[in-house]
Amino acid sequence: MNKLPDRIRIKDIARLADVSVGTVDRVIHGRSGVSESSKKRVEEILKQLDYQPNMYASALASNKKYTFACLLPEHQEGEYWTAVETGIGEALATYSDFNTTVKTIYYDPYDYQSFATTANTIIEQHPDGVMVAPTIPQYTKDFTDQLTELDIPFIYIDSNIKEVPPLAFFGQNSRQSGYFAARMLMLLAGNEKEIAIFRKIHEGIVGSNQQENREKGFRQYMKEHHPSCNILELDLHAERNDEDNLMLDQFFREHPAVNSGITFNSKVYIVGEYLQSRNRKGFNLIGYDLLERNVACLKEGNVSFLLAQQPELQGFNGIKTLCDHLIFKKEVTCINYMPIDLLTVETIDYYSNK
Amino acid sequence: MNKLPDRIRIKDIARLADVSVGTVDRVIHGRSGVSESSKKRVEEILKQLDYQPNMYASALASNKKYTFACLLPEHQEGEYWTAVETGIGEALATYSDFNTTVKTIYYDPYDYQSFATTANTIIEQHPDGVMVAPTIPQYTKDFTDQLTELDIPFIYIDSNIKEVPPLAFFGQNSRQSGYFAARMLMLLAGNEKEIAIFRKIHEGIVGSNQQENREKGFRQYMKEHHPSCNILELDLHAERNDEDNLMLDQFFREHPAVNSGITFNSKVYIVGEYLQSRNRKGFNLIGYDLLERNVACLKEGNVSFLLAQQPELQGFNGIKTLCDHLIFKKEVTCINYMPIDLLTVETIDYYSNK
DNA sequence: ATAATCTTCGTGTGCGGGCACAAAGATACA
DNA sequence: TGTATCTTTGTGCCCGCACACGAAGATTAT
Repeated sequence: MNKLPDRIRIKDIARLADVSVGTVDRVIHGRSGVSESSKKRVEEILKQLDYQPNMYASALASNKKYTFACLLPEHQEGEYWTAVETGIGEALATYSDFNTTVKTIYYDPYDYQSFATTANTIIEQHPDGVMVAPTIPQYTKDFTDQLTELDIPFIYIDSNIKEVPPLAFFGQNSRQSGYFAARMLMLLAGNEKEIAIFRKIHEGIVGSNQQENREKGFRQYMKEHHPSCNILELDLHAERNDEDNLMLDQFFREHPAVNSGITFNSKVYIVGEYLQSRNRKGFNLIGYDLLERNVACLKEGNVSFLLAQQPELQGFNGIKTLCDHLIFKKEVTCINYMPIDLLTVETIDYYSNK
Repeated sequence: MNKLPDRIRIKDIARLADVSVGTVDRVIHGRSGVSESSKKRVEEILKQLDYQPNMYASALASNKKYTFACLLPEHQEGEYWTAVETGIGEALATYSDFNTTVKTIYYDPYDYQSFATTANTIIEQHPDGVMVAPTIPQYTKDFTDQLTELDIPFIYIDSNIKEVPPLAFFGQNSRQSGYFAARMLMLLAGNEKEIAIFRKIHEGIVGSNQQENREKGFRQYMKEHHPSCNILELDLHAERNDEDNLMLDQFFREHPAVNSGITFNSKVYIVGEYLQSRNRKGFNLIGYDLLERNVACLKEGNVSFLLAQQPELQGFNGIKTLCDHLIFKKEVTCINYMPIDLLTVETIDYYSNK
């Protein structure tokens, strides 16, 4: 009796089924040209021994190339999307031995034409998989319909879209995250009767349904738990610093009692740096995402909490999921909510995580 | 002119350096038998093209086997360490194509002899790498000294030990996590003048320096920010339910004003379930780790916050680091603090993360 | 000059699996 | 009965790399 090795190989299956490795290979890949009897015998042994192919050997032998396309909003260095790109880069490094390449293209999040044009560029390239950040849901359907037509799997990150189901989605439950943000803000605010919402507006467009959903969740919590609390609003531009600061000056002049506020985007540093510049201490401020400037505000004490959503992991997992699906033929889960992480000055230094 | 492929192979290097693949191989692995001139030429091209070997092909060809040993405290199903084991299992699945196997052995965390005996078993097996949870630092030095002697790399998870530096450490900064816990508890407690610490004691031994360090950090925060707040203590047994409940009854009879409390271990469900059974609402309770019973308490509202430390990731990364070091010859970072995660009833459902 | 030894280098084989091709057996048709 | 066609199966090469073996050249000893 000769024992089986730790790891079952095709060769072992072949020997046990009394066929050649070629036949086992055909059964595994569901190719034709195998008699019913052989097929049955091989399948039985495969199942019985729970054969798991060596993915690395498999990728090596097949020698296929995979190209993925990413469609992200244009952005400056250091903004939120940079973190997503970091994750994409890590995935690229992790999976480059499998002959994968990633091309990232950018669209103007405030311009429909731009989205359509870049989406078309991707379609023309016929990638094997696509990852897209559909910040404006209405824009996306045309694109994903075409991808479905062409049988190209696609991933959503950041925002999910109900109509066209993707291979997978990675992002936060924005509504719930806003709901949670409200609880945490009110924990700081106690029984203050006025709080502020700072928005970011670009040419009259909000530019992201994330923001809108977070605000919805926030307002729901307030309605349920603090119905008498007055919610003030201020729309900032996030472009010229001095302009925003003047608006903030005016806002605080008009509302001297307000002592707590929140932004539903990653621009909380605008308010945080304003507070710093006006030397106003003790304001309870919450915002999203770990931009360097936000983190600086957190450490200076001008921001109380930052909510994070692991953008690096979103980017990484998006590419990973395409690999799992296309290369490793694994089952993938469709809806993947990212954790809603709360960071404070006490915990921020330990959150270089991955 | 023939172009280079996307991914540089040994063959490409050989062609450019006008030598055979054997020579390139010798240079890469630092083996002898290469003339100075050839070596120099090859090294130059390697550096210039930033050659990265295909790790999968490499592992496939070398055909080495690796065995890792894990030393964990004995525990019941569903306790904290089960999550670490889950992570180890995931790592095992991820790296099994590299001919890796993991053996886990358990010691009694309250018995020195048990630790020494199981540690010896591991030494005798001569594993290629070791991962150990040194819950009682004093016990560990002998073991790690031997490992160092035998040139076997080892990982600490959960607790770090200063004296014998490991290949890597994965765990939380316990002190800081206690410090943070104090801030969050006092955010809930407002200006209450009494709070409670619930400890777990087994035969007079605390059994984990994690707990002690968390308490130190907690007390530091209290000293700095709430010096007048009275900190009460109660030692529970975590063995017979009724006994603990009676002690809690007595405690709350003696201290009717106390309305906030914390445990520095994963047994917060003892207090949470007690509160539930006595139908006492509104008590501010904080604890550690996402045991099922703890999560149930969080959802019922008997626990306000749970602090988490991603035990699955600790287990996973421990094994991953051994692979990175031994198989992939990558540089690894020694100190890896896990994030200090705060979970509430609003966020717990989105924290099935990884 | 020839043999012995050492240095330096190229080639071949195998790791596990994918895939092309050819061989062998089975069936149909002339 | 021989030949063409189809079905079923086995073999061999390749992927990128590690490593053993042996060949060729250089050096030393006799």
